Amino acid sequence: MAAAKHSASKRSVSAQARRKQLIMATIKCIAQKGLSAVTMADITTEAGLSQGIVNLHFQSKEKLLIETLRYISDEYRSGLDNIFHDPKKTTAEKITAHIRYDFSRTIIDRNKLAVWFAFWGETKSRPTYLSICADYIADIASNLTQLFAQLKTEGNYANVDPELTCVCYTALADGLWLDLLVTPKGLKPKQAYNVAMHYLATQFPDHFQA
Amino acid sequence: MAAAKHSASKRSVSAQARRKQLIMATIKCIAQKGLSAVTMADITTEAGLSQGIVNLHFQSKEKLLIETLRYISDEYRSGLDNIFHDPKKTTAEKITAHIRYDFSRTIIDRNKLAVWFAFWGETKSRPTYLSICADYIADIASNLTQLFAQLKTEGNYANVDPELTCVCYTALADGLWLDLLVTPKGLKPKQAYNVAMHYLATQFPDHFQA
Amino acid sequence: MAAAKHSASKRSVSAQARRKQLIMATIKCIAQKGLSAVTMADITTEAGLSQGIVNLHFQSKEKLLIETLRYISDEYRSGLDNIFHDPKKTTAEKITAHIRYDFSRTIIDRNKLAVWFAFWGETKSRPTYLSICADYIADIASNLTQLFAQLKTEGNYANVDPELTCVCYTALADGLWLDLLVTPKGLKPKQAYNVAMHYLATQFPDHFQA
Amino acid sequence: MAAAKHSASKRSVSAQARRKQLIMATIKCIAQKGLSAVTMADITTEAGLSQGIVNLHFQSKEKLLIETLRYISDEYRSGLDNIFHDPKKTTAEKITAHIRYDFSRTIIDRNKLAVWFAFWGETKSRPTYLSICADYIADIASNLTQLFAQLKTEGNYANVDPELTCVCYTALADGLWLDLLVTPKGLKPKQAYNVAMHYLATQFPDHFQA
DNA sequence: AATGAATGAGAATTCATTCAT
DNA sequence: AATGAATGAATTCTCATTCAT
Repeated sequence: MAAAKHSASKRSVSAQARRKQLIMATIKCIAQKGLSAVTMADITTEAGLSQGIVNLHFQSKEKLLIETLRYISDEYRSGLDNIFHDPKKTTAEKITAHIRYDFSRTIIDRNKLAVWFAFWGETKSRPTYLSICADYIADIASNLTQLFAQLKTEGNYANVDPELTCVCYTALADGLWLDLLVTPKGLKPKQAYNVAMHYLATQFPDHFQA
Repeated sequence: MAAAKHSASKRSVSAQARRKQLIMATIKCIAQKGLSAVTMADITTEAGLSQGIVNLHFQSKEKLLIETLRYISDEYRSGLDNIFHDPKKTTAEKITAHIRYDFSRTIIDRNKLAVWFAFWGETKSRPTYLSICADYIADIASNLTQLFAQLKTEGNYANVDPELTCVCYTALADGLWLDLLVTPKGLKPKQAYNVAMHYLATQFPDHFQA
Repeated sequence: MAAAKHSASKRSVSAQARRKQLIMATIKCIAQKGLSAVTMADITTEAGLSQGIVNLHFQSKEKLLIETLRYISDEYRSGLDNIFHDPKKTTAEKITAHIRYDFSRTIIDRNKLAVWFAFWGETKSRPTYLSICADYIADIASNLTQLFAQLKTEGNYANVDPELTCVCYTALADGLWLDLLVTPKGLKPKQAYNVAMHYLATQFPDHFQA
Repeated sequence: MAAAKHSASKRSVSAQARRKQLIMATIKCIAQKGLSAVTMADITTEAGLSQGIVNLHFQSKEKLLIETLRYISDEYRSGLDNIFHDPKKTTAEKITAHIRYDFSRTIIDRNKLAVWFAFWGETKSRPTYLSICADYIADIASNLTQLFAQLKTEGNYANVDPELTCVCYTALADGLWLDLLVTPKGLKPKQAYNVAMHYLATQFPDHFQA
């Protein structure tokens, strides 16, 4: 039994699982120490593995950081894709699900938010970070704008500008996430959700309640 | 003679001016290289001064960073204080001035935005950074809420919740700043201002135009 | 069936063949990357085998390097032994064959020359390397001196000092090899051979032509 | 006194002197440990300085090594230049001086020879090393060939081929240096000089004695 | 006998800080 | 007050070696 347990812990893990394990440790460490202070030693210790393991699986620290950002981006995006392509949902339901998702436990996990904003803070000096997210950001904006446009016609909202609403909602969500990260005692997830809903209610009063 | 020569040299600059010179260099360098990559050498080179100068004036790198954050915070805050305490402005005018200020050249200078978000990204791991801003953030929120409350009564906006509006506006501004920082080609300052105004117009339609 | 499959696999190769395969890869890699930069990974990759194989067959990197030097030394020596002990050759023919051999394709293979000089360069700090060659160097010198002494009496060359000629020829050959290694475009094998012959012609003009 | 000594040892040394100090330590360390085993720590310890000093003065280990090779090359070359351009010497005297120089204490210092051959051994894989020496090697060969050509006409040596003699002498000198490096007990400097002279005597018997 | 993921000691390099000038 | 060469702790990365499979 002991042997089996041992072999399970060190050898029989797939390369992909080991990479994920390291990415998880990286997320935790960035949240704890900050992007400018995390060391490889922090990460490997957190993962319970040896010093050299990161270079074995990711070649360099920089590549590990990039893969970590990509992991979080992909995770966020895939959640939204499922919602957008769900044939059972009406337009309004999709929007509601989108917002619910934006303020769900998975997304507003403070460790992940810390990673998000750590990377945003470095974006100006490291365009690579932006390029990782650029595509999905554009995609999500396009999907959301489309949903707003559909709801505009479905609900007869002549004054709504779907693009403006999308930009405004997106910025609002970003700002609320920042609030959730930096003032966890000030703003609760539920409140953040309510704030987002409050804005949507100003645009589509027949479909959403503040 | 020696004194004259002396005063003409670099030594003639006051300690305060030297500190500001270094803070300015720090802002530029954080924007260019990112908080996690700036070195003291970058900063002193940018300032055209010698290696050891930062330790002379700020004791340590960490203290220089803190003073830099404080400098930007104070600068932002003092601009808003002037607006809030301007006896010549009506409530609506103060709000307009506030928003105009939030998206003015001084504030949305990309170097300064980069510094802002660099620090936000480290906030979770370095509460000191947050503590520098906490007071002024609370103050500004309090002022803004008060303005919204006044306008609510002045304008007969029964449904407006001043606190909610303040939280929403603040988050929206944060999110728009992030957009201005990371996608400078996507969102222009003027548009960001319009988005903010669009939100205020939903709350106070008689006073603001989308 | 399993046995057949087995024998067809990599395991069917004898340990000795595996060792030679690794030594060949080592020669190639030292030539390509330099003794100070070759890694075990380079060598095993070049050999198309797995990481751990060297330690299995040679215990350590150092031992592989020593065996590689020994391989090249033995190869060189055995060629000369054949010539020296060839009963069909006259003294002069043996000397000619020796020189021809010294500048033949087998010996002046640039990969092998690179290995030779890589080891010579480390000799002062690693006397082991020297000790591997010391015996055969002494043997060859002894044989060559003997040949020169025989030719001196056979040809009536009163002024020739066989030992001096041997030292001079040996140094000359070393120097020409170095030239062939470092300036392959400057000195061609045929020219190097001519230079060596030119020297021998000064000592034994009746037997060798410049 | 102690203070003066201290300041002299650490601060008042010029950058150039510090670089030379490090190069000298590098020569000693390469000789002692071999090019493939020297570490920066060996070098800085040998120089009695701190870890970071090499990167301060040479940026990287590789550059230090290159500068070390260049130092030895320049040193050798400048000695020969002086001889070649000495107006007081006849052609034969210049050649004699050249050879005397080639086997003088300065040149056949075993530490420096070890460095020479350490680099030659890496030449195939690092063309940079060769490029550092290429120019001066060509220059020296050109000078020496010219001297041999002059002596040929001065002394009426119809059969001498100056270029061939130059190639042969140069290779011989290289080979003798290698001997001096690897078998210090076998070949003495004086003997090596004699061997070189022996060869020249075969070409210019009226001017040189074996 | 062979593999290759994992290890961890050791190397080069970086950089905040110090201090003689 | 200012300089900048020097320091040395800390960090990333390398790579020979091990060992479960």
